[in-house]
Amino acid sequence: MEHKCESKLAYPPGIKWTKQRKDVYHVLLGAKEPLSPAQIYQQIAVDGEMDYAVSTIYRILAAFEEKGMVNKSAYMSDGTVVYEWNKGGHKHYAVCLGCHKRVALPSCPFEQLALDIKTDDFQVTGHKLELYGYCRECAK
Amino acid sequence: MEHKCESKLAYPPGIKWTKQRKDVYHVLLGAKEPLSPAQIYQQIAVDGEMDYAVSTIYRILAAFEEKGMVNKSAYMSDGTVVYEWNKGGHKHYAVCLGCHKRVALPSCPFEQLALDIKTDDFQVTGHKLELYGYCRECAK
DNA sequence: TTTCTAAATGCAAATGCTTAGCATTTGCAT
DNA sequence: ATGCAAATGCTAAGCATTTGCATTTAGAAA
Repeated sequence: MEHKCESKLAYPPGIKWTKQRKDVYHVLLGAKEPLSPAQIYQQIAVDGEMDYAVSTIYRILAAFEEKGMVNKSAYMSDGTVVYEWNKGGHKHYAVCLGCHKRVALPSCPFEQLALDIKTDDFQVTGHKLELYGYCRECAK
Repeated sequence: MEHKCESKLAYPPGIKWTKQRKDVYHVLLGAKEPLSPAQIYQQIAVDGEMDYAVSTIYRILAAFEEKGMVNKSAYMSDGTVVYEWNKGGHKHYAVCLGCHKRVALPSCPFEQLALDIKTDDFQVTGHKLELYGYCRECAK
């Protein structure tokens, strides 16, 4: 997977860049939506040589999260835990209750909205939002 | 727990009202925030005689959910599955990154906002929102 | 480059949460 | 009060996730 650009890519500093960490990194970078540990594991297995311990994936994700490199979250609809590479901005998803497909929203509703919650009691630093309903096909 | 008002309380119809279902019902009614199966289990254990199988709690919650009596969801921050008695409206919570305390928001930001996402491709029937940041104490 | 050490990994067992099977009990309509 | 479908208790099974420990390895220092 990373074979083609191995030598050119500059990895984020601060941690040891092992073969397995590079793979997880690339899978997350190339992902179009947040992935679960199992999905990442599968992806790596498909892409090439499989010599990974599942626990390693979990430990790598935990390490990435602690460094702030990835965002961890869970889909509220089913509780699935997923990770997404932190590219600065953030995304929201609409989850179809019929086929469970996930569609990324083009923009965050809060960007053009002065989120004036009572900031006396609570200092807001971020938010997570998930819409649910039915996609075109499932709406029938 | 329900001893004081047992005879006066009218339970929602449609299902068998066993002793354990009444207990779960009352715990959920009295809860100020969504509870996990484990929390409900503990609550009942504390409140009185403990003669419940954990699996029963899960089955009761599944039954309640199927009847639309409770709302099931998972906290996006950690994936904890929780249930809340369906009182019609819905709530959102702010989660403190310091002490993990959850504070209910006074209102839903979307209520005064025409949520005009591209409804061509996706028919929105609901949403989940979670804010996170720091509560007064943890903001220090 | 070679050496060295803390950190990362593999492996397997352990843990925690949730579900499933089956015999027994119980709400509730008759 | 009686009977049956539904609910429960108990136990074991199924998962995803975590942990302990011996071994390997990235990356700094020599």
